[in-house]
Amino acid sequence: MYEHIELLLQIAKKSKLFGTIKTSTLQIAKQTRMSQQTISRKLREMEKLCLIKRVASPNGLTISLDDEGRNILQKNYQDLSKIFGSYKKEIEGTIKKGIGEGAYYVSQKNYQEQFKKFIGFKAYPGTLNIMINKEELMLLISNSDKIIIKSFKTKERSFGSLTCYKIKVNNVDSAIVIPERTRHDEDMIEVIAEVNLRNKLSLKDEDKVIIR
Amino acid sequence: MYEHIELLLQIAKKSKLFGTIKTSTLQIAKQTRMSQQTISRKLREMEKLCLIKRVASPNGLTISLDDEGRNILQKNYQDLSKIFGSYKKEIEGTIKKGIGEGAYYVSQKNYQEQFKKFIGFKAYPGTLNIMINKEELMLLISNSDKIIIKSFKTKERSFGSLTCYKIKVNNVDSAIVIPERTRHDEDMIEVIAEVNLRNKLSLKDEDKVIIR
DNA sequence: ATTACTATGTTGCGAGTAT
DNA sequence: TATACTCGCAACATAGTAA
Repeated sequence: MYEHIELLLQIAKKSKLFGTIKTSTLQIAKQTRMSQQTISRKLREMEKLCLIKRVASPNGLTISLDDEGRNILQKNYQDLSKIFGSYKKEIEGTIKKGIGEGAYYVSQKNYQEQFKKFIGFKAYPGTLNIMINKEELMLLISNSDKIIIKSFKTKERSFGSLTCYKIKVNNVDSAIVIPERTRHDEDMIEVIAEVNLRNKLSLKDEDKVIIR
Repeated sequence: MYEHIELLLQIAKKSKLFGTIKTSTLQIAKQTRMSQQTISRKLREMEKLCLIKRVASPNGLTISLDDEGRNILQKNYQDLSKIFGSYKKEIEGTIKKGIGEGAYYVSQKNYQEQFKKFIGFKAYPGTLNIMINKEELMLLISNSDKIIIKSFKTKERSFGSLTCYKIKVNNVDSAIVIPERTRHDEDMIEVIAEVNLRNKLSLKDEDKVIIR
């Protein structure tokens, strides 16, 4: 049942569950890094299992999801919803003293341009360190889009990629910034915003904030 | 990446994402219909890929999800959320004349007991036929639990299984009833409720109702 | 251009068994 | 009881081609 999920997801995305797609086995093969032959065989298998409807001709394929395919995706979605769906809408965090190093990284021009493009603002040159419960945070951001800020090099040194999530800290638009090689077991996050969050929100160390 | 989703989901369910489970390869094998050897091998592969953390000993296994495993599940959840998440909160339907046959089936004692147990009410002996857009309905119920009413036999004949979904028709608790062998391409649903919906809601044929 | 068959190479599965 | 190794067999993936 699970061996067809990858293709099924791809078809579901493109067909928006009920539409039909005009494509070819070669085209799908390129996107999935499987061979044209494999895609051909798999699609025929999936047709036999009523996962998809399929019309093949010498000049292309027309495919759409069939009932059973939709059922499997739905089942999968419900399973995952039960696992992730109990997330909280907001969590509490505690302001901690930072080591001040974040400002140097954040103010890099390349990072700043990517922040503007992908997050929506250029960041005040400095990060706010907030201690949170890692599990709570994980559930909170499980519904959010992961934003990848790409690595780059300057003449002096190289800067790693960052993973970001848009959040709100006491209702101010901000973003969590997770450097590439971070200590994963730590309950601390670094947060950037367009403004100086400490000043704007009048925060002192050990103050509590609401995230989301 | 997708070849480990099945086991990953199972572990995620039991560990609630962050807990640890005390189990054994044989126990998992029984639940998944794979062999003990296969489970052992797969879990070791998954450990190597940082999907799970694993401690094996002569008297059992202790496993929990690792970061990469949670990432994969989260990614999968987000993909499916994008597909199913745009569902509407309510859809419109049109009352249609029924052929009156539903009453006979619905009033079967065995069905009624299962309705009471799994849906929460005994059904008024009759069904309300509502014409809907099948695609809209599909998206609407994609978040709802599927309720299976089991088949049974009487001295006279056998009655097939039913698939039900709890809904609200103009805010009255009801349930969609889909017989086992139904014409899947039809845009008509049969709805049961504790009360006579036609009377309670003063409905005539071609009236519009709001579902959910 | 396509789809999809055939042949061949590779990976995966699980019964038996060791620890 | 456990976990996990070996190894024969089956299932899967793909290159080459036919249609």
